[in-house]
Amino acid sequence: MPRKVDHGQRRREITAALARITVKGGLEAATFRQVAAEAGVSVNLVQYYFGSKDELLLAAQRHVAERVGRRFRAARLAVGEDAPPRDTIRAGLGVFLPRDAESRETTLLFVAFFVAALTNPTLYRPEAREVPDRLHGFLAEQIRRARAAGEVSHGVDPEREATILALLAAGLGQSILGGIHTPDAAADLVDYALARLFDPDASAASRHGPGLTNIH
Amino acid sequence: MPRKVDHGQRRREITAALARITVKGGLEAATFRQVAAEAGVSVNLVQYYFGSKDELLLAAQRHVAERVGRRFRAARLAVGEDAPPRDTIRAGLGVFLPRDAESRETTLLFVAFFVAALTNPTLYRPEAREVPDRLHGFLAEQIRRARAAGEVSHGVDPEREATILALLAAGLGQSILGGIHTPDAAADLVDYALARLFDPDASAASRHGPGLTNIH
DNA sequence: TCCTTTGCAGTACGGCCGTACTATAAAGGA
DNA sequence: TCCTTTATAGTACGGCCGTACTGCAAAGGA
Repeated sequence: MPRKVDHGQRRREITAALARITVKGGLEAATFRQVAAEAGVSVNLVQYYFGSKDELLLAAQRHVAERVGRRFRAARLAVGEDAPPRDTIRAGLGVFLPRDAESRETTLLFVAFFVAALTNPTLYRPEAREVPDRLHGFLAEQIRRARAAGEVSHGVDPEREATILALLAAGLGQSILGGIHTPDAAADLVDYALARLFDPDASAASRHGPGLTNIH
Repeated sequence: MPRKVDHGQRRREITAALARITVKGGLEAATFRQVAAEAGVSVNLVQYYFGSKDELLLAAQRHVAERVGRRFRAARLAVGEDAPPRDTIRAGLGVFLPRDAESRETTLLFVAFFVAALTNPTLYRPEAREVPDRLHGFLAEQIRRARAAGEVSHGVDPEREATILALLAAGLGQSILGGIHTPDAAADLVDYALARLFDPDASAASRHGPGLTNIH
């Protein structure tokens, strides 16, 4: 077996090129030719490593999910293994609020694939729901922990609160991309929502979290 | 001026055909040929009424915004001019939770255009933000009304609560399209969120709204 | 050393794309 | 009546698309 090349590495290079192309131009600009040019390889090489367009898109979809997962694990690690639920939730939600170019790229790809999956049966696969499911599960678990510790009222339903927070984070991510909210305004809203959840009887607007910018 | 035809009507027929094509196949399937075939006219006629692809897409974008606006006004009318804020909000949010084919189509087009606008400068226009802005303004106003009437705590911030509710509705709409939530589950979540807002000290899960299915 | 496999480039093909151009039937105005 | 304008179809063109096919340099195994 001569001239051994790390296939995983090559595939990652190509899906990364696809990501860059998609950021400027959308998924419909992610053609074999454009991606190959961006990656600095021939069109045939993309075909060689992915076979068909559908396979390329599926691989890119997985690539994005992995990137979100990695960012998520990094955020949990940064906040500490056994941080209080509120801080853990804050950190987890922050993953979906893009601040730098890399997270903007990840977020945009994520929503682009989500919307594409609505009309493209090839992209409509159970794995696509994995990220939202895991976020929801994570939030629900943290809220249950908080409730057990008496940090939130017994009236709150962890499942429903988790869904609301997950949709809030996803929506804020999209809003930031669309220029409707700044990352700071989005982080402020997350803090406000958490204040309403954890300090329901306080004047929610006046005291929320340690500050604006350390959600990242 | 012979053979007078209602241009507005023709344009509406064609943008409606574009909507149907987009539902099956996404915006990238909305080509002149496909749209013309769906509308039962020649390719040239589409060009005749819209000039270029960009103009066609812009017109379709406006068409969708108008449809959302019409649904919204109908919902407000259905609930009554001076209904209590909580019911008015419920009705307004229900506009974004698709139940039938027509509202699914509208919702899908709306998110498709939103995502497309993220990477297509032609579609990134101030009017695109009009629908979310109006929803936010509507919600903030209703919450202010409720606060003035003592129906919600003075601690709530109408602006931020409005943003959270708007993002919740938008996110739930997308979730329904993606098969993550059923319309009933989404309506239940809206009721839960409203219960938390209007009855913060009650056991929120156990009493929310008049029932599941009369958000539509 | 030589052969086989691997990694890659180049080219070609059929198809769809947006768009420009031409033709023409019909209908109101002169 | 005839002419001009309008609404429509048809066709043609250059370009990009995904994909299949051919060719070839290089490197490990025999």
